[in-house]
Amino acid sequence: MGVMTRWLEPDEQRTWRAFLAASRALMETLDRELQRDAGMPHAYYEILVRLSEAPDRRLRMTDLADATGSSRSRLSHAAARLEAAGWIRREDCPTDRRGQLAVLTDDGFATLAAAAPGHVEGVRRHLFDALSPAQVDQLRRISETLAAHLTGSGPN
Amino acid sequence: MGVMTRWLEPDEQRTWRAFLAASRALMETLDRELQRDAGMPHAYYEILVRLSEAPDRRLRMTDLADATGSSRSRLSHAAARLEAAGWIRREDCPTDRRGQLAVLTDDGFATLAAAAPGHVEGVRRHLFDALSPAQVDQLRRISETLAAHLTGSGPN
DNA sequence: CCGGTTTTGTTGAGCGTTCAACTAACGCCG
DNA sequence: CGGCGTTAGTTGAACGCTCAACAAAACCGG
Repeated sequence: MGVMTRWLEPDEQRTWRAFLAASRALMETLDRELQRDAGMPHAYYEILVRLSEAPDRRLRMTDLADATGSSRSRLSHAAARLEAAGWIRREDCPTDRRGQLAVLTDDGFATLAAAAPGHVEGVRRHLFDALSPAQVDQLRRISETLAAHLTGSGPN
Repeated sequence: MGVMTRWLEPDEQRTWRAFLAASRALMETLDRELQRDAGMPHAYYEILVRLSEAPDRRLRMTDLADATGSSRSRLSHAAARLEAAGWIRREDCPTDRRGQLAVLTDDGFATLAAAAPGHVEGVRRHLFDALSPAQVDQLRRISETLAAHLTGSGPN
């Protein structure tokens, strides 16, 4: 702790600030588009996506939290909103009386299906169209490395 | 609009999800560390950093908003909090009677100086230590490309 | 100089997230 | 089986952000 701080090198500094600016701008843009076109934030969209991919369109709350990289609390609040919107419903888990299943409703599925094309197009326009195939590959490796590194030391 | 949606290719899908997971985990980790060690969110830390780098440690609200990639409203709310904490103070702009200058106080500078080493170490640990020098370079190019692409079409 | 338009910054309501505290059920060791 | 630590999920308060509405000053064309 008494050791001199090792500051960022100029190119690291530049990388870090560029990354901050880019990821913030990207997420804000997509979030705004989704809010405008589908009336939901990106986080809620992701919840619906994961449910739609699950067998029987249902998942345990904890599994859904893990899949979306969210805390239990966050998911619980989100589920309340999504249920109020009629996009999901909750069921008791048959094998664990503590458990809850989040189930995607037909309404939720329809909403998701309506929102998906526009959102995918946004991802394409704002992310993939700007990058070369090689860069997409680089970004994938970098992201997978980072994700593995981060979930190794400080998850929830 | 009647055109078939062009869905993401499998490798694009994988890239997108990895990027989401990684950037979310990274930002949440750093945010949590900063909140724990310095009592402020990352967004506020960035504001103090930009002020500390400015001549006379002062900036017009709009310039500060641009520098931190924030909306005017967000910065205005943030400035209120930062002022209440005693880390910045506001002054009237001498050349434009609409304008406000955000000025970093000595207290704010000291708080920043105390927080910086820990935060830099976090950035190093969670980001740069996981990547090769080549990947850092790739990430810089990708981020700069994306940032330029995004501020070309849909800024604030 | 006058009128409309633009820019600057603030405000309040509503929403989503965090954090800590809490209840209830599970599971395991003895 | 009985008790205890663990896990599942919820809750409420505090906080930060967005959005839309707004006031005030600056700018600009005629």
